[in-house]
Amino acid sequence: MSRRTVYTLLLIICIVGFWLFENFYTPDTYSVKDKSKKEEKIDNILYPSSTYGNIVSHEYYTFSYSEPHEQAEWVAYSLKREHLTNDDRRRPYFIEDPEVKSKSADWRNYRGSGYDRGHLVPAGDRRFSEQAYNETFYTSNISPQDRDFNAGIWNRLEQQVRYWCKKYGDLVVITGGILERGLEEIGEEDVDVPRYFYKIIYRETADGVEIISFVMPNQESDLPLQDFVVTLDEIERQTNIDFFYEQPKDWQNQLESRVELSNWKF
DNA sequence: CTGACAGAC
DNA sequence: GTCTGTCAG
Repeated sequence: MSRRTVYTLLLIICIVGFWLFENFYTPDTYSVKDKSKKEEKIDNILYPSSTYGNIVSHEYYTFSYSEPHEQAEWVAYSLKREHLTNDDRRRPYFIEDPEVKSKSADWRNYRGSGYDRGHLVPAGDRRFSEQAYNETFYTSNISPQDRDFNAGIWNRLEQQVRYWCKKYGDLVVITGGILERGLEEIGEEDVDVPRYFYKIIYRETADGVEIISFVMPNQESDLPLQDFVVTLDEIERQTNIDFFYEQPKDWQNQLESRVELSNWKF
């Protein structure tokens, strides 16, 4: 074999190798290494209190992990108009969250449990970039949900949120299961199955701030979404989480005790 | 959109 | 164990 042939073969091997690496290698993390690029971070003032002192930020969402329940007690993210894309993406696998020091639950806890691996930050809200999409597949972002609930009324609520974002503009969304004592548990790691899920949507208007919040049982329902609207005070009572706790007390008192349906078109 | 699952490797 | 194609609400 001539020298020239050998070099040509080596070059081809390198190109093919790189191509295989690019297309088939999946890392054990979906995060970027460069933490200085967290441009999507929400104003700290909007984060809820953390019951377990374990707050983690990814590039496109932040959450508080509850080790005893093996899931997040809340996740928070900002949803902007430019996020509302329908980019076609390949579903990755659920993996443990490397940022959760105590290790987030393995996805196998859910296998054969009868419950869905239900996203808290919806994958459908994060289609604008591959990393944003993949980040929602950490097991720190899922909770056991009834199949018909997840694909049904919970899915309809998530679509309603996207509609509001399109109509009103940027939103902040906070969501999670209501974590209590004595819940049903699944898998070897005893992942708790919430009986209720909540969702809080915040937006700024010319006059100030509007908030709408929901609590729904972990089961399918034919009722309209409006039937599940509650005050934020009610969610705080049920979760023992203080949402918007860094805001002034009179700000909280004014916004958290009322329901203003007229400002949210269904 | 929301997912599970069987079967191939 | 990991991945693809197929199927269902």
